[in-house]
Order: sequence, then C-alpha cells, then structure tokens
Amino acid sequence: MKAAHDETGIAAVASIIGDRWTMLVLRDIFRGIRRFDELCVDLGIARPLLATRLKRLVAAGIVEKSPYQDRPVRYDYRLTQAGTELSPALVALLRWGDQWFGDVTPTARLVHGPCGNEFEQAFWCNHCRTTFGPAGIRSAT
Amino acid sequence: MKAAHDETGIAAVASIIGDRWTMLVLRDIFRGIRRFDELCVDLGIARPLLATRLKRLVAAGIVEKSPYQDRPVRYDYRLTQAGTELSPALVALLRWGDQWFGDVTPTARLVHGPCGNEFEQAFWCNHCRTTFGPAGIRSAT
DNA sequence: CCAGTGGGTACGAATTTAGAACTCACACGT
DNA sequence: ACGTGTGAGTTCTAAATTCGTACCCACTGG
Repeated sequence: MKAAHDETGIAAVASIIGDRWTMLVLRDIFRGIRRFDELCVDLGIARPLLATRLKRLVAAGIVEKSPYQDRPVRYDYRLTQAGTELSPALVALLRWGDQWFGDVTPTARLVHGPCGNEFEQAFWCNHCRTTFGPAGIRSAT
Repeated sequence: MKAAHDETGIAAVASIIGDRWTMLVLRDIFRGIRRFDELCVDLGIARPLLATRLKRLVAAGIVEKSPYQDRPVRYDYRLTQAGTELSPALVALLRWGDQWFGDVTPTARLVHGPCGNEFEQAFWCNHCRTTFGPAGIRSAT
C-alpha cells in the first residue's frame, strides 16, 4: 500500500474502495445493513476480510463504529458525512452496473426521501441553465 | 474470480473496477490518454498489469482497442458507449476524492462541452421537480 | 542494417485472499 | 450452576493475485 505519494483524489479513492469487497460493503451499509454478521452473511464475505475492510473504512473516516446497546456491547457501522457524500458515486455505479451488467433484479430501489419517488441523476450547467448527460462532458486540460 | 453468480449490478461493477488500478486506467482514458505507453508512464503501473487491465476492460465492453495507424500498426484505447456512460460515476468519485482526500491539485478539470464552464452533479426528482443532494436519498426495500 | 519505439509476454518473488476453526463476553432457559 | 446460543471478532494455513524485471516482436528512420 504505497498510495501515499500521488494523492490526487481518485488515487486515494482507488486505494480505499479499490478492491472487490469494499464497494459492496459500502452499498450494504448504504442500504441499511449495519451489523457485522449481517454484512457477513449478506455479502458472503469471509469474516477476516470483512473485519479488515471495516477497519480500513473506519480509518478513512467513511464509516464509524458505534455501540447500539451495552450489556452485551454490540456495535454497528454507519456512514459518516464523508460516507454519505459518497452516495452520488454509489448511485451512479449502481445504476450503471444494473443497466449494463445486471441480470434482472436491480440492486436496490432508492427513492427521494420526502416524496418516495424514484429520481434521476444528471449534470447541471449553471451557466447554460441546462441538464445534460455523459456526452456533454469535456476534459479541460 | 467467481463473480458470476450474484450478478447484481454492483457486484459486476466491483469485479471489474474493483482493483487498485482499473479505476485509474479508466480515469486516464477518460481524460484523453489513450496509448499503452502513455498510460504506463502516467500511472506508474507495470506493463503486465496494464495489459491485463486493458484486456479485462475490453472484454467487459467498456473500452475498445482500435488502430490509429497502420504501417506500424498502433492501437489506442477509447471508451465504448458503456464506458462513456460510466462518467457520472467517475465524476462523482473524482470529486468526492478531491474533496475529502485530495491535497491541492484537483484530478482533472471537467467542463460542459458546449460552453466550457464547470458543472455540478445532482439528483433530480421528477415528481417534486426539485434537485437534492445525498441527504435526500432513502432506500425503499 | 541496426538502434529506437510502441506494444506487448514470460516468469519467479512477495503480497493478499479465502476459508475453517478458535476466542471471548454476555444472555437466556432450566 | 450449567450448557447453549449469539454477536463480534482474531489466528492460522493453503491458494490465488500482484508486482517487477527481463525479454520478445514488428516496424521505421537514418
């Protein structure tokens, strides 16, 4: 893990969620699955791997571990603000995955909290006052 | 690589971009770096790894390899439609990474093609006719 | 005709991953 | 008081991946 030199944003992102499980763990926490064993079962991940993934996410400040009861002390994992703000990315990945690689069942149904309806995701140009899709992007060196 | 059973969208996504390099490769292609050697140098990735990553991406239908000259035949790699439609996710990840983990230099400046200005990314609820951020999302089981 | 460039392969060494089994603390039923 | 169950992990080993160096091939320009 030498990822400490070229910390250009995505490099950091890649070093955090760049493995086969972390993204899935995040999706599950995002979906409301918060307990160690539940995650373990739902993902079919081996326990040691889940443990290291969670530890890494906690260290990165993306999820936090908090006790949800004492007398046996039990913890759950929930998103921090940084974690919550990952949702645009998660949503985009999720939809893209469902669109191009999903078989039948969509991964999760996400809705607009206040009204309960499905929503879209788009780019918005403040200058042109218009929304646009992937094709409208250009990279300005 | 057993990822063929629970193909629930992100599982597929995770099995494709779920390693430390693929996302970075994608970012670079997205940014306009298209040739093997350029990618190799820009990323600091070992050649064999880049080769397998590219092969995987081609197999997944995300990038395609096309000759940009013959007499020596030389190829470049460019995004397919599926690849292009990954951009919302890439943009979201990129911005999130820059915001929470970037040092100073943003990864890339992306602008709205027609006007050249920076843009935003948001969720849009068609029912409420309003845009909203991460906090407005709820998972409907 | 031979050094240089672009685009890769082949092959071990080092690191990760996967999974089964084990631990520990407490709670509950009897 | 005793055994069983549960949540949340840790330890240990074999198998798979990753990395890096070194090598190969086609072609071209001098």
